[in-house]
Amino acid sequence: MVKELDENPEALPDHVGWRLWQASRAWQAEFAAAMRAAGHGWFTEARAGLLGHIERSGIRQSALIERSAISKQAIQQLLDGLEAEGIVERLPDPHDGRGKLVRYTSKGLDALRDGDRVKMEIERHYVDRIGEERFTALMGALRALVAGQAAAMDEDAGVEGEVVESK
Amino acid sequence: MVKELDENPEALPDHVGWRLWQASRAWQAEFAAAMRAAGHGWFTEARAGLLGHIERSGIRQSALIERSAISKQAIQQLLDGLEAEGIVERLPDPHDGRGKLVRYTSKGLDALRDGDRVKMEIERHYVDRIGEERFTALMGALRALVAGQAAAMDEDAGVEGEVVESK
DNA sequence: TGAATGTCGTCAAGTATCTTGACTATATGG
DNA sequence: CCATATAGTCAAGATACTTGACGACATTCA
Repeated sequence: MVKELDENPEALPDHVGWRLWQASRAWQAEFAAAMRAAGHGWFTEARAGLLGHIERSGIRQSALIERSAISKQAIQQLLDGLEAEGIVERLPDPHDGRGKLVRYTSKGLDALRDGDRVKMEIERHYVDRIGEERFTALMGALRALVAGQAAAMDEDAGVEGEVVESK
Repeated sequence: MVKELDENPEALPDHVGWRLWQASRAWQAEFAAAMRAAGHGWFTEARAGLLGHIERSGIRQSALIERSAISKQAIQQLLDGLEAEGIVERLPDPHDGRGKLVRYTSKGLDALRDGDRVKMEIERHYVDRIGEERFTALMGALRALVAGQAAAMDEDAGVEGEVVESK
């Protein structure tokens, strides 16, 4: 579909960022399509991004805010939606009258299980496509990259300033 | 590779999709921040995604539509914005009274040059972080993956149906 | 103790990025 | 010339964000 990019001498992008973007978009489209096909019509990319930060045991909303890269108001709106869909519920934090705990409902946990299944299926397809060795190398490189980025961000904190999105 | 989920139900996700998403988001954030820091305040992620499909020699708007994964109306709106910012201009296609050619302005070409510079800087940081060998492996795996996906999509076309976003 | 200050979550309003549907103008192939 | 397809636009609405303002509770410290 984007194969013209390689044939074309006009120098369309071929660099890490572009490739990562393409691969990520493709994964998300495949995953979301499979989830919706599995009956989870509420599933969207933005919600998936948030759910990825919510442990099965639940989490405090404020912790979720620290962990995610988006504003607390955006998180709240996403949670409102997920709550309305019956995927999560919010309970008062017994240890802090201000706080709230975000927890999966049984419907939410069902969706997570389906998500795990779909993930493994997609991963298997990926291994089939590019081979086990290459897949392992890909995962290793991605892990190292993300870890390195986190470290670089910690170093930069307060040094460079606003280059990194700060909460 | 999704093993933690099975071993430890508490674990947060660690699978290809998640890693690709994280890496892609990080790249985009870094790139956009650098571009804005370089004086290109109009630069956004969505616009970047579109510019990535526009050759330096220009392109017909209809070709851009085929190439991108979003609706023609969305493309038009993005082009409206880019045109208002003075990054691209739209000229009538001399060979087709209906068509329009999208071309970079000199301001747009300047931005592309800055973009190339930023891209190379980021790439250099990546190589520093994870090593040349791993970086090469990463690029190879990503290329193979995207190529494989395009092939799989071509095969599926008309068979599976709506799993892949069509136009 | 109680007053200043900070944290947690919410409400409100606005923006960017997409969608679908309806339409006009031009091209093309009998 | 007419039927139909293609290129682009206009309009309206949904989603996913943003910033700003605010109330409720917690913590600190004089």
